[in-house]
Amino acid sequence: MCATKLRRPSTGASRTEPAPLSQHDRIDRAILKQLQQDASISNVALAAKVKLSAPACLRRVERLKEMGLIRATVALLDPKAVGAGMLVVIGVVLDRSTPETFAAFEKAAQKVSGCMECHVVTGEFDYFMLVRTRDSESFNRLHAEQLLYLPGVRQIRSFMVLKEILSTTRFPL
Amino acid sequence: MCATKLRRPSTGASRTEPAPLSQHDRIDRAILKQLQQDASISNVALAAKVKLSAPACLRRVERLKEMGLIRATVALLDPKAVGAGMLVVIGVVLDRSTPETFAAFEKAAQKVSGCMECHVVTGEFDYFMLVRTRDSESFNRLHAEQLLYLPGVRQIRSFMVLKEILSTTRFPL
DNA sequence: CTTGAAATACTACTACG
DNA sequence: CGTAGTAGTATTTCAAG
Repeated sequence: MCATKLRRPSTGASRTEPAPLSQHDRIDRAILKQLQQDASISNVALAAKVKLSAPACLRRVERLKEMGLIRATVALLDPKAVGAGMLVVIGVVLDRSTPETFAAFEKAAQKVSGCMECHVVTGEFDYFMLVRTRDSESFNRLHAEQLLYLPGVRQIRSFMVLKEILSTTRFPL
Repeated sequence: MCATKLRRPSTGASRTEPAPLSQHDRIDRAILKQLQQDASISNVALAAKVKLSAPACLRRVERLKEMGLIRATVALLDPKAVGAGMLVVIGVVLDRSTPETFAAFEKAAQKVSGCMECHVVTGEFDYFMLVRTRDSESFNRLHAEQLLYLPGVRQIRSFMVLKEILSTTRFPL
């Protein structure tokens, strides 16, 4: 249960960073590729896919977790089914660009219900947020009750998503 | 292995849609909440958490999958560790607003390497894309080699993400 | 340092009450 | 929905490359 083994990287690894990436074998990449697509697969089936024995495969998966390469394995739900069928992209401009202003906004933004993403960006906006709500009515409520009360906001522009063309959690490997 | 049971909804369900949502019990919500956070939990542990016997819990989970409420369970990887540490929000304006123009763009956009999200939006942009790359250099390459060749594009504005404040796959339940 | 084979412990899954 | 039983899996131990 302890994490006292971390020999693998072979290339010297930084301390706090998850992993320098470097050259993961073809097998590790195959494992990640599979788990990114479907992590409900049993270990024996995964082992067969990557042509490895079950214990060896399990060890690699656990090492990938310890190394922080696999952050979590989660269930992805259907947005409509859980009352979050509407997606809105929100561009935010702050009043002033001081550390306090940014900190206050970020703290508050994380509490906005349905906020999936929030990022500091370059360009004409200070932040982009992605927020999920049930429908336009509930977004209006969110807009009036929460977004307009975010601290230090000069302008907030909402881009309602009409159609989701692509939405994935899989990185190219 | 067959999906011939779907009595639960009690409210008449539509055919093609995943689920009308309706009133899922406190237990189903607890299950979803947990699996959204960590789906690597064993069924017995999950059953204990929601105060149910293991078989009953498993039946619920499988029903939630059959109903399409749980779309998939996947591993979330560390972006930096897999060479996708940079995130860029991209606003796209098309030349003309014809069905063919939109279709061509959408088809091409899905093939952009590292494209995580692509959505049709209202407002001054036609699309918002979220693209992941290794660093600013590789983004420049992507920009020159792929983005500028997307069909029917009048303007494309890139907002580089300086800091990711929040990024989650969990919907509020 | 990693792998594979065998043994154990635990879990998923089925049938039934 | 719960209990009990079976089948299969995860996980450890250990020997070998």
